[in-house]
Amino acid sequence: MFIMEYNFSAIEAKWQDEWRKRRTYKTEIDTSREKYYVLDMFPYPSGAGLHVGHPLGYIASDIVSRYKRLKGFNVLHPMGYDAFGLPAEQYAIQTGQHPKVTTEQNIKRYREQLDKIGFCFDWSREVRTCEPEYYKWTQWIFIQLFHSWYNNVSQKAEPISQLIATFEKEGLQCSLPQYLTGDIEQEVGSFSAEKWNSFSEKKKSDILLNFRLAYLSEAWVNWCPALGTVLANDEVKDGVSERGGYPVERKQMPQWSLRITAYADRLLTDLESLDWSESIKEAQRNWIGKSEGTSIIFQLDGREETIEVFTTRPDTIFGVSFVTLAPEHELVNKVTVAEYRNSVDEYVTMAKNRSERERMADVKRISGQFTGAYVIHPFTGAKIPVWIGDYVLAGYGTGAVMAVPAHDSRDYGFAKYFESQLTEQLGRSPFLQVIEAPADKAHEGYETASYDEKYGTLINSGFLDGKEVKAAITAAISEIENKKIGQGRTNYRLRDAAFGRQRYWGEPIPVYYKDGIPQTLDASELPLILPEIDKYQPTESGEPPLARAKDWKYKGEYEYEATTMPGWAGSSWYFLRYMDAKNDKELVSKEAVGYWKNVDFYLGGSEHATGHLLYVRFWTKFLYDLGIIPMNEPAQKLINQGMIQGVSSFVYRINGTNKFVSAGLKNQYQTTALHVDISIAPNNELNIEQFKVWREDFANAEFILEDGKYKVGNEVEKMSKSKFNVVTPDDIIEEYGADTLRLYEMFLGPLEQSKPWSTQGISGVHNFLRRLWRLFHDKDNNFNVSNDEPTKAELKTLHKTIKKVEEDVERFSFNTTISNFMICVNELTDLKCNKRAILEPLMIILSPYAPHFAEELWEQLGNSESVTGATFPQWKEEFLTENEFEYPVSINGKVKIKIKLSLQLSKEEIEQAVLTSDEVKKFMQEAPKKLIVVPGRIVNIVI
RNA sequence: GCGCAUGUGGCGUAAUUGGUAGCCGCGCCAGACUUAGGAUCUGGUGCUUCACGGCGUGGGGGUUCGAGUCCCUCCAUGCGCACCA
Repeated sequence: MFIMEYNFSAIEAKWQDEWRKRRTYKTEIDTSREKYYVLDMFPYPSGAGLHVGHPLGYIASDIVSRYKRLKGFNVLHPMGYDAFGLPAEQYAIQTGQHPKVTTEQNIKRYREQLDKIGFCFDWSREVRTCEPEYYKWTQWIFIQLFHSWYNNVSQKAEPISQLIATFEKEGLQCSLPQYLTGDIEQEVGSFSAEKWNSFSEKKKSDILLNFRLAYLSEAWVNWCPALGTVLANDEVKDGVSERGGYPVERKQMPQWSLRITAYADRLLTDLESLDWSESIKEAQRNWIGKSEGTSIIFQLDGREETIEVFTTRPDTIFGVSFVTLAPEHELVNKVTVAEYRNSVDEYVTMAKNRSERERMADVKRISGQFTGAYVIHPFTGAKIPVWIGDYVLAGYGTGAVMAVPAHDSRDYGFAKYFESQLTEQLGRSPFLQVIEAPADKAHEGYETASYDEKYGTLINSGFLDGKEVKAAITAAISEIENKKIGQGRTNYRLRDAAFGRQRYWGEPIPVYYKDGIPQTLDASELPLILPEIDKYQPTESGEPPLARAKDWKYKGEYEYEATTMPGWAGSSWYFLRYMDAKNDKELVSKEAVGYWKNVDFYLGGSEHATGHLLYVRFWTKFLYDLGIIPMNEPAQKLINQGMIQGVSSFVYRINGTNKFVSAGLKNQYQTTALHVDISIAPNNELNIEQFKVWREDFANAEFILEDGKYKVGNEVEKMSKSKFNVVTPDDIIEEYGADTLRLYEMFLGPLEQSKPWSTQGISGVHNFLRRLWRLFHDKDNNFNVSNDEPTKAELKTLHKTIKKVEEDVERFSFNTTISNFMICVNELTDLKCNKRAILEPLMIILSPYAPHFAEELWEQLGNSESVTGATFPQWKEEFLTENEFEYPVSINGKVKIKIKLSLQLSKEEIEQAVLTSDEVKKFMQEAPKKLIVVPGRIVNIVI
């Protein structure tokens, strides 16, 4: 009769229940122990639930948490939900169901799935961003941002009241560096203290918005009149809305933003100290995009106005052949001469209506328009034409460039396209060479390409002639500064983050308007509750959904801000809230944050490299500046787990028919590949009966088979419902149990590597647990563990395993840990070991990986307290030391012979023993040229 | 185009500091027990050769007594960014 030896479903249900009852994973501050904070990236509870890819990271972090606990650390390992967001709202628009309801359902499903895997989360600290108790503090942070500005001298955020006090006493002098916050002061302009004091409240507010870290300004957006809403760049395709195909135009409208650019330099330099993967750091560096250069002012010929450009190559100033303005540049209108007015207007309209995305997708198409205006070259006095081109970005630098076609490939392309016009305007070729390339960097010539490299000697360049590029850059900047026609400066690619969304399902921005001036709520008035509305869509007049809220006014009088915060608001500080999740006085108490500090081990997907991970660093630094928290980075150690992809199955329909051809024969027909649910194609063989009932239109399908079977095709893709390739953890747990799932996901390979899901091999892992179970039990599954003294061999196996497992988990190499456990069990099985002295410590070190399994056997061993409270055993050198070693002896690097020798022998003794060995003598006619001996490793004879 | 990462058996992978390439698992082959089972156990399994041997870590080159590991170069795949002046 079949005996259920290892009954995983009973064991797992039992222990999940026990852990809940005993509150095994509840965590409190304990200053007598060192803390360790393990955090998973905030999950968004989607309607699709968890698939096998999601738990990969959670399992790894759970192992680390449990391991650190056994090592005596006080471990914080919380979980919660990033619960505001678009999918729930889209669903609400379609069904009219409140997003809160669907969100709650999704969370419930997530929680059930998570619980089944046996994680050690402290659920008493759960947070949900959509709950007022949580978003109260998100709003509170926004208010702090609003009332702060970034002081570039102290390099930190400071209360705006200090800036106001300074304005009242001294006004604003643009040249004074203490007011420099990016380029803000340039736009604001200088004013005296008297002037400031005479300004209207509105004017003062407008000026201060230029300094606040949360501010309202006019920003360029994709506006879709037909849908009455702003669209994100990824919602626009080919200049029309993705949904509905309505035209989209670029429009300037008021928009809340966060001044993350103020922190650009700190976000960049502080990356150095973080233990994050190089690729994530590099992605952040690129995203921040620091570039050092200089501004140069060009005087318009015969006009008052000047054009300021930004360049990183002031050394090429003598090669300037034209100046290009972005179509949105504010000077376009002013500089255009009457003759060109129509063409310029036409061009600007065309360029503005192209979305950013369209522009990016279409970089090869060159377009531009001459304005009719000229500027004077600051050094040669030559007349240089002014053009408009959409290859120049309005939002970067000054929105204007000095074009050097010979040494910049973008300018080159533009000049090549407009070569004849430019030649006429300049009275010379636009490709004026000013750098001579060194011999090893030789350049094919200006017929085909520009020479962009920063190496070579300056020519045709007046005072720069003969200088090397690097020296020329320095010399050019100082001369430009001398002549007061520009200034060295640093630019960042990073833009301020748009913070307002024309959406319902997000945190209300705690702002109301009084006489057109934005005011924040008082902290005591928080939270500003998200009001109920009748429809989750914009109003007829195009206002955001919140404008539908009835009687929703501050003090019944003033309009609230109608946009809500973006998805990333709540996730930018959640790691702090877990430390003190129920605190209704502060976002986190000083005591809690002082103890838990920042995350020691942060795990999540690399898709958050430049979004979440930049914002959470930004908010952390801001809260640090305010003295609210004692650390200025959120997470010291970050690991990005790889993605688990799905393996999709395809059937091939012959075009124009309802006939399907097996994968091996599909090339003989014109076919269309269709996804088919992987559950009805086990082992790549289609179950035709199930297929016919799967979808109505397949009911009468016909099939062309190969070898009597219908074979489906495969492709590795993202795991997703729409691709019918989803495998859920529930399926695996049902068949093998959670402990097998945990071990298997870790066994698949290095955590950081992406891999397609395959259950090939899961039986090996499951079998390992069963073999281990059998060490504890006799043939009839009766518990049978002896108290005999362990042998040397048994102790060696145990201690070797403890050592390896500890080393591997410390470097987050979980796959090798599992194979070490397997080796251990193989050896103990060979030794027929059923001794407590071996098996008991083994359960402790296994418990992070297979917690239910270890807990059950731990109990059977007679322990009444949970294994989670045990102490990780210390391996002892004495059990590991070997007396002998079988030396591989190589002749000229190839291993030929093996000689067993004592490890006590000295180098000379080994040498002697090898040379006198008969086996070695067989290979040698004469004395060796050289003999290399590495004690305990290898012997190499060179003949 | 730029940046980052990765290339090892039929497959997933392993190899602290340069020191026996292929641990562990899957799959496959053979056998045992049994009497149909997708169970368990034992042995084998990089390629090639009857064998001795030879060849093998994406390709080519180099450093070294010795290279999967270090250096140069090329190729492939994946991811990210992309007119950022």
